[in-house]
Amino acid sequence: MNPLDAARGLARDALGGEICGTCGSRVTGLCRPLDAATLDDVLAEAEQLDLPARNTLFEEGSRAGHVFTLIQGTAKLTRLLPDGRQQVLGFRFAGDVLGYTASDRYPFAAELLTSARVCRLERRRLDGLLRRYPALERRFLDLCVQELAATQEQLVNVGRRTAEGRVAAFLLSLAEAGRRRNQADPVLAMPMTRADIADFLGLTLETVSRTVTAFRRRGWVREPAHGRIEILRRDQLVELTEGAAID
Amino acid sequence: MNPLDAARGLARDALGGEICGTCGSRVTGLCRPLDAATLDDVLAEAEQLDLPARNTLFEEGSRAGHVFTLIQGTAKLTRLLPDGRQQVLGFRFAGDVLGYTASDRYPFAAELLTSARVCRLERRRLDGLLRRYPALERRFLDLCVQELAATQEQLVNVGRRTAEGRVAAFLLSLAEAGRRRNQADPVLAMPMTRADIADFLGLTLETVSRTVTAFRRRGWVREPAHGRIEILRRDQLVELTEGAAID
DNA sequence: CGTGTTCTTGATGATCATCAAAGGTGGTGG
DNA sequence: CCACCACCTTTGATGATCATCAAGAACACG
Repeated sequence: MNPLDAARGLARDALGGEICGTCGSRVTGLCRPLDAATLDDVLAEAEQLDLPARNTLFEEGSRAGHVFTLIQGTAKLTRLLPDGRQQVLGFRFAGDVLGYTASDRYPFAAELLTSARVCRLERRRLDGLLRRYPALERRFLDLCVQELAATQEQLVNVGRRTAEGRVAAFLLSLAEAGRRRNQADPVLAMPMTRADIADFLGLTLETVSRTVTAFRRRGWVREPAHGRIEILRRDQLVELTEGAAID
Repeated sequence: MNPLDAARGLARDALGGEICGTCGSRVTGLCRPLDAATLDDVLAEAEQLDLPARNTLFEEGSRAGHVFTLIQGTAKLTRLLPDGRQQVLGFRFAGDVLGYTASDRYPFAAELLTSARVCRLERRRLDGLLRRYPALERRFLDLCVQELAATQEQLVNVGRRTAEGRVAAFLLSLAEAGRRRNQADPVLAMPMTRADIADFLGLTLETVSRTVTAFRRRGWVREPAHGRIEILRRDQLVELTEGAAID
């Protein structure tokens, strides 16, 4: 393999997430449906960064100068409330795209929960690429529609379920996110704190703590280490999300 | 004015919402940023319908065959829950676009709350238009980003606010929606039932009823007729949305 | 005018927030 | 290597908020 191809391969991984080992197709990220020529063009404009945990990719309300793709690590998206607390809008994992906005300001902040590797693309350059490659715009539209669906799902979760139902749904979505990343390991990474989860689910951190403790006592989950959890009784969690509801 | 121009004018209103009387620019709808030639091409593909209240524009999970623009009237977007109840994802008003999806199925249902006039465009034809006019795709992306922001706002509302805060935020958003449609009238149309509002806010209809009654008793709102409401003390409602929070 | 739907109001209780304090964990620096 | 510190987590006690159950009132419609 010549050096240029090697560099391209690396850069492709950077922007587009990992390549599926068996099928060779891109499974996540920004450029999944692009052909190779377009891809190289896009990648030439991007840069790669390694960042420590708690670093913030962008602040709410700051100028939207970059679009990011998470290559490794986990991030949370948050909005500040007038009283200083925060609402967590969602969590993002390897392969997810962050920070694309129609407006020129980020409507929420993105903070890393773990150390991470990200691919960063200047918004100005992206706009040029969008003009040249309409398929890329279609890709953003798809991503946006997907995010919209996820947010609506979360609205149902927060609006209509009990505390146990919400936590159950959250754990199941963690597992689902792992599956999309081809994680075979049944024990999931859960780098977010109880407070993060609480701010995501519209609960207090005490209620979250009590709830996962209850799940553990019932033998539904297991926590082999800090920041790691394994679902043992998926059926029971699913039942909670289907049955237990407010009204 | 020749008949063709008259028809075009009507059709433009149909798909694009009303033209702003003073500035002449399109203020809502699908085609706001399109030039006239593109617009005529799009409109040639669309048709217009008058529908009674309680009619459903599309069902959750059915084939996504059409995209709609509301010309007159109000609709609610809903998702069914496993136990038969519903979550209202949002309300839509004149000028709003409904039913655009990346997938081939509608992820939620749209039901009219009032009799309405809608403009309907076949999805198949839309895809052709999208290929011919990339600007149109950009327009959908903007719409999607806007919807995403609104849904996130609602997530904050449902996740972090008390019952009074949620109802206050809802009333303020109603007023805001009216303002965007250039409604000068201070008394707002509120065609949704208490149950609809409750399903939107993650409350019960009794709590909604008690809350707006409380607002009325305090002189913060007025209900001159069924389905009509006027905000008298905007400041008080704003205060509720800023202050009163769970945690 | 009668009937079904929507709205209001009351009484009661469950869920979950709040306040409080103690036990863990990881990281840092002496 | 250990001690200390900051932060996270757990657990308990108490009470406020809001769901639930119930019944009557107002309204819309045919």
